[in-house]
Amino acid sequence: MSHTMSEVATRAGVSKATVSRVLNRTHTIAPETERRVLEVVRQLKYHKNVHARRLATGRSDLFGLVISEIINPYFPELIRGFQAEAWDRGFDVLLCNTEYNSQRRVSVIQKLIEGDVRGVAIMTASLDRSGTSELTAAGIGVVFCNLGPAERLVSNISIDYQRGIAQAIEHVVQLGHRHAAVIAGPEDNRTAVIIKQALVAGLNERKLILSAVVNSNYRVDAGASAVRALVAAPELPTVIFCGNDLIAMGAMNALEEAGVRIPEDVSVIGIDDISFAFLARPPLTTIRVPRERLGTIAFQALDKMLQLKRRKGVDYYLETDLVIRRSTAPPRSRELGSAGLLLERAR
Amino acid sequence: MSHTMSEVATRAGVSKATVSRVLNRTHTIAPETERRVLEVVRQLKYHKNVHARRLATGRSDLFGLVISEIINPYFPELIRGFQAEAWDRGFDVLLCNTEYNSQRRVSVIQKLIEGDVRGVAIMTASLDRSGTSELTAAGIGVVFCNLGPAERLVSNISIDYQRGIAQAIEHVVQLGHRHAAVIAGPEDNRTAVIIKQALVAGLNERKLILSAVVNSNYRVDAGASAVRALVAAPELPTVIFCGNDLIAMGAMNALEEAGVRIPEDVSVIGIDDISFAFLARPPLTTIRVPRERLGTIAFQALDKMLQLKRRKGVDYYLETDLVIRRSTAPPRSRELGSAGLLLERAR
DNA sequence: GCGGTTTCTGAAACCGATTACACGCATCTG
DNA sequence: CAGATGCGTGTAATCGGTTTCAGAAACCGC
Repeated sequence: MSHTMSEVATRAGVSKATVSRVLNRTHTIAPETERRVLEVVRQLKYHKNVHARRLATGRSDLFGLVISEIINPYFPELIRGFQAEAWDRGFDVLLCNTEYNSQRRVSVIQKLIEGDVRGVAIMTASLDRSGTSELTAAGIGVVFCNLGPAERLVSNISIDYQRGIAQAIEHVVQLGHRHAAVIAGPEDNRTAVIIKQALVAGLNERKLILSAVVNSNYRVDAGASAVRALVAAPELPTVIFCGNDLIAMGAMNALEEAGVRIPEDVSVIGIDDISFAFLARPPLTTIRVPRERLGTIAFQALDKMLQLKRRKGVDYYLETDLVIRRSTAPPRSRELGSAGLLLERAR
Repeated sequence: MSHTMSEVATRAGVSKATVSRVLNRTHTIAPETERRVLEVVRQLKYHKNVHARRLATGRSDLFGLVISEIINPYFPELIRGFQAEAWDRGFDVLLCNTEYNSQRRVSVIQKLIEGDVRGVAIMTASLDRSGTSELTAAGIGVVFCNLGPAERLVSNISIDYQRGIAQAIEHVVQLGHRHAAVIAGPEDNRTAVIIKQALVAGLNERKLILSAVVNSNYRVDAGASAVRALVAAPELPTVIFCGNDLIAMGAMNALEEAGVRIPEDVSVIGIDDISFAFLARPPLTTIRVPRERLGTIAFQALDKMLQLKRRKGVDYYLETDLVIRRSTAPPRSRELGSAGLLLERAR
């Protein structure tokens, strides 16, 4: 179907080598020759066979992006950032879902190695680092998100939740809240653990009463069931910090079901600022993490690392900020003087 | 870094050819030989170079999936379905965003041709069919969504919106609505056009008063601004049909801002049933389109078509169904006897 | 015990590019 | 003007597999 380089060569009356050189601008070429070759290329609609090229050069123009699950609204923007950056530089990306399954993760990484990718961004945030050594052993660069310091051939991007969390806590303190609860993410998730610690520490520092700290997973229904437990307890907090926006939305649903009003009775704060956070009713106050930027930085990290002679990993940092919307407000208890009263209302 | 087949061959005391045969199970092999080869393969952690393989066999194990924009919540599930299906059969997928940009679309398709993919699913729903002929000319299978009948090497998956729309209209008629409005998708989108026509026809048939039919684009803000125009008009419809869920959510926002209550004052119906539809306040009544299934069918269509001797495209059909949630209810006018009164309330 | 299969294996061509090396020719240089 | 330099190009090896073809060995039935 498609033509080969030799065809172009004979048609243009030159050798394969010359054609290759013209196409790759890898050597000086007589203008006239170049013109002739390009003319033939255009006529034949020739384009080179990437497989042959990859085989000959020994390197592919592929990068891998490993995520947990594309349906998780955390990822699309990240993917976008990564892909856009890769394409701009002429690279392709192989997107891989682990589906939260470590077995699958292993096979995905295996596949990427076989696919001879140049670098891999592992954005699952799971504590699992398996596969890393195989990757680096094969000379493939790796970049993680929130997973320990950089090493040889592995970079790390740390999302600094501290700032956003500090802002959020300041925000609720200003509003006058005294009773808080935390619904954190799963314990096998490094990011979730970091967030939980920061939240608890910050809340204690400001002397808020922490009526509950529960672990959940990053899904809507988990937020809902966590809240149902909270509502059943004698005293309801006036503000609930959620490990991500999905949990927050589940929490808001469950609160509404229980007849608790947001933000009048209880304020809710999420993390991530997924695209639907502002569409929630009420629009969700949340700590924004720059996900698209995370994607672009991840690619840049790989690209830069692989260009270095001494391929050393680098540490990157990303900041977070509070986005105030309408799911937070002064607690009712301030007006009515009692959390007990609030609870009554809520029933 | 990684070993070659010849290394394995010499280590196992056989020829390259034999190793290849063992690995591909492409020929009968003496059990003893096979054991020896596999042993060496395991020892060396050998895995074959895909580029060499692709070059030699002349075919890749890649498929392309072209979408508009990964951030659009319509797509993640579709991608998931497609990818899962591809992986199950040992294929990889190259995901490509066109970013709603026809120039970009062209270059993406060009890239896929160069990448030597076996087949491409173009799920952008744009009316644009450019690139198709280049694809089929290169022997690459194509599958579209809602874009005319199948041809040689191009299949088509039609989503039958009729059924879902009929159910939706029946639903609002049952509820007693008489005044409707339609906020449709963009006019250069085949699907949007089909939906609008079906909606208008169905509504007319049931003799509802169509106070407005506007074209919009598939974004939240578009839904909002369309509604603002509607609210400014003297008579507010009692039910608004939206071209997709994003529009619907934007519409609900704008309605709320205008002090119109949903569903008491106005009912809203979306299309797609994106994952956030049920998290909207109130949860959105919508016409579900089976997007994950669309993805799997798209892949199966390609796979099947490419296995055929006579590579003929096939037409597939997917049904839609109404999902009733809480954004629809009987119109207030039924109780109060007048749409005018309703409007007053809304101010 | 012999021709005819069948089973297993190896040698070598081939896929379509890249690239090291060599060579011819024009241009400098002293 | 001899020798050095540099430019433009072709030849051929190479990347790491797959596959055709053919040959050796084992097996078969009569």
